[in-house]
Amino acid sequence: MEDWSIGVLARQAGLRPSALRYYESIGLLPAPRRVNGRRRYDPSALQQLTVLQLARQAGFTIAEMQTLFHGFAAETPPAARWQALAVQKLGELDALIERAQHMREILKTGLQCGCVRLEDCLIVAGDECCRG
Amino acid sequence: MEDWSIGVLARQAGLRPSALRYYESIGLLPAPRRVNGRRRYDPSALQQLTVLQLARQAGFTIAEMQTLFHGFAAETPPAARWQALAVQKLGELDALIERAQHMREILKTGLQCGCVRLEDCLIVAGDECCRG
DNA sequence: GTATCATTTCAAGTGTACTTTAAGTCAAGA
DNA sequence: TCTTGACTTAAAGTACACTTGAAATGATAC
Repeated sequence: MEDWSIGVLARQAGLRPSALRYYESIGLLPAPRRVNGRRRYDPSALQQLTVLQLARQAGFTIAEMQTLFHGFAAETPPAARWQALAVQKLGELDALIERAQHMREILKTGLQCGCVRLEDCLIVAGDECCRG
Repeated sequence: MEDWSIGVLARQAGLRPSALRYYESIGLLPAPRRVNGRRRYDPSALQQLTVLQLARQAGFTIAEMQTLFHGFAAETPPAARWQALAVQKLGELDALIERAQHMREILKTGLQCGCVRLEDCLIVAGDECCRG
């Protein structure tokens, strides 16, 4: 037997077993085979979970992941539906990356400044730091 | 009078008035002056709100924004506390940007492939697309 | 003056994404 | 055999970040 229990798979993926059961209950993760009622996962399930994690951590909702990865949403739309969402999400990812980079600059500037409060740096609107 | 009502400021910031009241109630946004009981905001408040929005959309929690922008958390830590959090968040932002870029590549690849389901592209683990 | 709309407070409600609890089953080790 | 620990289901609970509702007040338009 080369397959994993829910506990082992969850640990590999950095999730709790309850999260896997939840994903399965909503159809985001396929139901694995059972042995004596217990779930037994093929190690390839880790792949799927990893992508789900990646999407989730990039701000995708579960509904979006359903559409993207399984090609259907609440109302079983056309097969090309996920592609429209993908295009939309590409734009959102670009915006997210830009905002994250902007925020990164703000934090870096604040750290270099050494303000008592980061707020003090922000008051001057980014032109110069609070210590000039 | 060059200042704004809560409705005007909220619209400028792309938020609902209720969000501004909520931020104020938890101390994330300073209480503005009142005229006949109504909040009157200095236009500079838009600056603060914009930064809050940026942080929020980059995945910061309200508690983190409290610490970063006002220099205190639940248990009034030392003044340098926000800097430790800033360093941590810099790392998280880098991770977020990487994940977002990775996810962007996955979506791009899937769109170029033209799979019926994005899942089909992912099954081959990224080496090549489902149409070879 | 009156109708309408924005605002006020406070409490309760909402949506997302899980986690926890309860009560029970199963397999392995001492 | 007994105990321990991981697993099962279903339902209820949780955390975050607001939103909504109710009842009242203020300001504006006609």
